[in-house]
Amino acid sequence: MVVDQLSESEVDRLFHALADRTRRSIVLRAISEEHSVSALAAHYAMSFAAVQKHVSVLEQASLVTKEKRGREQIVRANRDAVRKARHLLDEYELIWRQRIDRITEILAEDE
Amino acid sequence: MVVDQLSESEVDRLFHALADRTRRSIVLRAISEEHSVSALAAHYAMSFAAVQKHVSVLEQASLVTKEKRGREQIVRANRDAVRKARHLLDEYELIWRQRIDRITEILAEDE
DNA sequence: ATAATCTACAACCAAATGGTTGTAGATCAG
DNA sequence: CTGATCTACAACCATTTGGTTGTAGATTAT
Repeated sequence: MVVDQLSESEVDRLFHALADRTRRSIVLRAISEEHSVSALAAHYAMSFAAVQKHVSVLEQASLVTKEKRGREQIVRANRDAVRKARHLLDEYELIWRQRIDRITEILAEDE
Repeated sequence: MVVDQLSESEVDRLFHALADRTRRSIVLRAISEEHSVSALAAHYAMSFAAVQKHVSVLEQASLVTKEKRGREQIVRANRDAVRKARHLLDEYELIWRQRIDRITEILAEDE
């Protein structure tokens, strides 16, 4: 599985984008359905510009895409980015299993 | 599955901790085997104090635990925290599937 | 044509982040 | 005992972050 191939900086951006509750909330909304930026902004107790910045952070992390439609900018979540983040965490689990295997092996040799 | 139950702040800390390549690297090392803080620090081109801070961030995110052994502080990765992070991302996938299902349903009604 | 809506973007600000150096307390080795 | 090692923690600094307000350009509705 030659998936991923994310640079360290991209991973930085990806997790950093997810490390804010407003942004996670935006991603969830964008997963469920399309929204314009101002439609999203309506849900939060902060300025439109602040939400705009959050969307921009998500966009640079590839978690979201924007597409102009008339005067609106439609925000869509990018399923692949979330998958990649998940896959990264899967690798951690893998390392763990390798460690367990290694230890098990050593214990077996002691028999 | 009544897993998770992480507060938003805990999720913030978790992803924020993962959003730094040095910290991710530390976690990977700690998964593979136990290290003292200074043993970890030896691998990075930054001061001991800087690494100490990174470990502290990881600790507050529950990604790592420290245990005093003599004059050393042994760092161990916490498998459960990584699992929780993964599980969070799984939920995003779930929302996506729900959306697909919803759309499929609507399309079926149109038949 | 005018007004309302949606967006972009700059300038600003306080707080957090990621690094540094320096000092001091425990613990271990010779 | 003395010196080396490991850690804790404070103080400091530059940059980034997450928010604000304000201005201006497009697009849409009346």
